[in-house]
Amino acid sequence: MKEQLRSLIEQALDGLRKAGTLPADAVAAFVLERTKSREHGDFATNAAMALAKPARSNPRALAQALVAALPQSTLLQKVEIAGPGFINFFLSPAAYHEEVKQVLAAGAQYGRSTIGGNKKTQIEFVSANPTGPLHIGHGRGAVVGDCLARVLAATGSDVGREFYYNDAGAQIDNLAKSVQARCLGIDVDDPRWPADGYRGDYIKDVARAFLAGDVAHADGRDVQASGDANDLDAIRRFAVAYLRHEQDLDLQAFGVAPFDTYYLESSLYTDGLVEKTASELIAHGHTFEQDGALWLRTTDYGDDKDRVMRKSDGSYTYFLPDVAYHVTKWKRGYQRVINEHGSDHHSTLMRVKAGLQALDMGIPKGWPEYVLHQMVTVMRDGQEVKLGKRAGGYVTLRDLIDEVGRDATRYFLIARKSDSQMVFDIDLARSQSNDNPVYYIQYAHARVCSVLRQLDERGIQWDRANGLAKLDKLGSEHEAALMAEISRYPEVVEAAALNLEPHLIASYLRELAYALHTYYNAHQFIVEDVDVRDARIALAVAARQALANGLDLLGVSAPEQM
RNA sequence: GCGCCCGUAGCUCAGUUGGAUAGAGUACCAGCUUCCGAAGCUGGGUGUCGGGGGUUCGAAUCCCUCCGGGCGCGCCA
Repeated sequence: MKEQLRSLIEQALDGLRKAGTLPADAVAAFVLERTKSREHGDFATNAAMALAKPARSNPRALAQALVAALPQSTLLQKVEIAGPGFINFFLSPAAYHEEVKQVLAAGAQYGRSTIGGNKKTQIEFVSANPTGPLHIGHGRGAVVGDCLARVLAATGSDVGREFYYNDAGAQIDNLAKSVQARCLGIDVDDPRWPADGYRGDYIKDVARAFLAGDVAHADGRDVQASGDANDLDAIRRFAVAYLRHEQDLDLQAFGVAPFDTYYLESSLYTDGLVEKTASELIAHGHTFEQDGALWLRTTDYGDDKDRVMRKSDGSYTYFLPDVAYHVTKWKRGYQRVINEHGSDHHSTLMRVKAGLQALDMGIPKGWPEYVLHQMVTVMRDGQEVKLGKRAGGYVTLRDLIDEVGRDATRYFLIARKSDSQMVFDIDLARSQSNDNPVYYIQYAHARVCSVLRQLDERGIQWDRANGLAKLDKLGSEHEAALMAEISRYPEVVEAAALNLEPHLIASYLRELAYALHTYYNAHQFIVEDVDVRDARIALAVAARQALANGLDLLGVSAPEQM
């Protein structure tokens, strides 16, 4: 709908250029947007204001010329010039009727597009190290990444979802030692307890399973526990697989797993990619030695100080494998990479990018892209629930899903812009009342389903074709508002994709649900007049379709009854 | 101290990349069901857009500065 209108404006501008009203080289980016109030029509553009300067004309005069040059179209009912030179477009009812027809024709495809150009895109997210259960912060990252993947796929990108984890470093050593200590019956307050050990109770579960000789399954591999508490290496392998499996169970319960690929940091070493990356950085002359360590001159790329890449003991700092890892992404052919991380990792962004630039491989400066999410504060009974991963005893993602449900957890975590801190109110999320937006939206969907069930019970047939042919019977404000709301859906999906902001869909759905509830309350759908009845149901079903498609992009269910 | 993010109604948050009179939800008050599900609907008021400068036809949005909050600042990951 918006695209058709934009095309009309472009045609008018072409006409003005040919007529000499506009210089041939006058190309200004203009905005075509939904209006805030109905008085200003459905859409408005600032084209005349944006082009006034190059045209050496005043905005209102140019607006008049532009309006006069608009091609005839059944889309438009009225065009007005307002304020300093806005052009307001009032769409015809027929334009909205056409949109409703398209919704029903497209079904689950409605709102999908090809603007992504089939670009090979990777989204890396969650990427939690297997040292414990996932917490709510991982949950936020999981939904944001998952919804981004869904939205980008729906807008024509070729999306791969990847989970990267460290299965070999110092943290994993601590994990293995912690499990070993538990195997030996050492408690956290025992002086023999490892210094940076993981104190959470889940470590006991791992130890118990290891001693029992269980098999842990993760990422396509089975790891058999030897049961030998003295074999730290065996404990390490088992603990990693065990905790990865636990995370997978959590992610499955959250509707996020499985990922397309799981990438292990250890493979970067065994495949020699870390060494190779180091030697190439040296060969390109961006390194220097000092104090027995090898440094990368990241200050050449905007960092505030240079960074050690190989420590004086010969081992590498974490960021070198990170660079090597991103080289694999580049070599795997991803034209676009989006990394979703917690904002506490933002300091790594510049280092990784500096490392990639220093390799002189022709990687664009803006590659990879990052989406960061801020902290989540959890509230229960008006009090903050403190998180603390290393101490154990924190609110896990699993606890949250078990308590408030998958749908509400996902919706709450995706409804806010990811770069602002948010408060997760457990009491609100689990309340089954009109306070809770996720129920409000799902109820709108269920209500339409309920109407269709009611038709069935009364033995009434809905003639879809007749309904679509009789949409002009729907002239009320409620109906116009609902049609307008439905027609925004493709624009919202596109904006979410372009800005990497899936929360836009969450707010949109609430507004769409509002339009439907309002309509439902003001009008009876199942009426005697067959034409009106068929048309109203066609509109309701179109609304249901937009609700269902939007909920699907959020990974939230669209129930037929509550 | 330096870097990144944030500051919008009592509270939780939007604000379509610089547009028109800054919006929702919630809370509070008053109403609405012989009718397809009341998990709903209809009214009622709320702002120094943290403060101050600047850029321009026009700023919550961009720049500078100050205040306040979060995160990061290791030869940890």
